[in-house]
Amino acid sequence: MTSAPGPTGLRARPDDVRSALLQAAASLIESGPESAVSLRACARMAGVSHAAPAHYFPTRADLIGAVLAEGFDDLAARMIAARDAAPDDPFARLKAIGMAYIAFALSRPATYDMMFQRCNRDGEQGRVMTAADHCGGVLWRAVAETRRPEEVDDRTGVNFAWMAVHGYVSLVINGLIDGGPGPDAIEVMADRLLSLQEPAFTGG
Amino acid sequence: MTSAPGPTGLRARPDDVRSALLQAAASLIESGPESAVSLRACARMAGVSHAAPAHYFPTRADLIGAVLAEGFDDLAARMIAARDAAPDDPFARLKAIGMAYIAFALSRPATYDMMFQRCNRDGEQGRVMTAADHCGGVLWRAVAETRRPEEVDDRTGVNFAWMAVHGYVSLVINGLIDGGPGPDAIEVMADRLLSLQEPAFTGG
DNA sequence: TCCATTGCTTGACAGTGTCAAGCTGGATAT
DNA sequence: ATATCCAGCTTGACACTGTCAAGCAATGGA
Repeated sequence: MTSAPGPTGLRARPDDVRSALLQAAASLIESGPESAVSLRACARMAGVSHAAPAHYFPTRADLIGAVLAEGFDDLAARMIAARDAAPDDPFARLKAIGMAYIAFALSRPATYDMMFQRCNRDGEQGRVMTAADHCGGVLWRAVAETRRPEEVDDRTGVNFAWMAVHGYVSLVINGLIDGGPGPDAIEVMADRLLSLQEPAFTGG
Repeated sequence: MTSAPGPTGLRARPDDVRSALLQAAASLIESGPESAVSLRACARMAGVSHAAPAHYFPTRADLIGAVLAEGFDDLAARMIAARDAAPDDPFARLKAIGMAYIAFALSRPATYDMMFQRCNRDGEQGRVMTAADHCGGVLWRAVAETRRPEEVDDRTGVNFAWMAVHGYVSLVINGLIDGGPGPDAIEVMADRLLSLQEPAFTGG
């Protein structure tokens, strides 16, 4: 009778259309103004009718939210990979996470910008925030393992570290600051800025 | 004959409509999703027809750009006032500027968010970037007056200071981090985070 | 074989930015 | 004083958007 189709529902079959829509949205986000990321443009790019997206994403915010949630998942994966590849030193691991964070943001600047805006986090019933919290958790654990001055508790440490990487890439992406002359200036500057934070994450 | 009306043009007379549109846009930005900030909604709020805004702002980006440019002007004014009211110590002045910066962002969070997005900086033929550069200049001068460790040149110092205040308020505004429990937690945390930067802006 | 459901289509609606006209009243020129 | 002009606003239209409603088509189970 009712024989509920199960909560897995939409993801039961290959769902080429769904991933095509996600890919189209991700591509449009990086290749033009945000206003160009329309459900209809994604549908055209995926080769389906203008109302097809509604079967996978009830609203525009849901489609964009799905892309941003994947972005957070990707970001968390990169942070974890960098942490595990770093030397076995608390601050070295924290810094590696920060550099991976910055590299991700520079590789997908428009996506990164949208990920960190509350207005883009309505859709997907909280999945975006869950993925974002996962990133925060990776950072939190890395900070917790550092030896810090007494006045720097866990929360302060996390805020200090996160505001640095986010503030830097955000300002760079949006053209407010730069790393100076030279091809690798942005990365070199990032390395220097994170090193300046070292006193807050070491015993002395 | 030709008797050009002069480049002052639009601002010659009181121009109630123009300022009404600006006020409507500023209000809509803070009171709802960005998509609700439409030229037609501003026109309705200002009591004019849907095409009236075009006489003052050729495109939607120009109207929003005008609001954001005013935001940068306001921000610069607050930074300067805080600097001049601070004790006569280089780092104390820099920190006062930072706290004023954070207070501005928290007072107009949605406007602040839009100010720092490249996509909102197309209109007003560069006036937004000019106003933003003015803010950067205030910060730059304050940083230049500090005595720093040798490896912290002016650019690095500006980036270090700006990424902190921008990163912190941006993450707070968008709900990624918080200051902990308590009513003034956000300000208290801000004070603590800026204090952690002190070693980079003092001789030792 | 029949039926139900899933996946998609077509069609419609209100809302949007922007362009093209037309109207209007106050200043200017003669 | 009268004619003219034009800035400032209006109405109207167009293509585009998100979203809803209805309908078709094929795949699965009974």
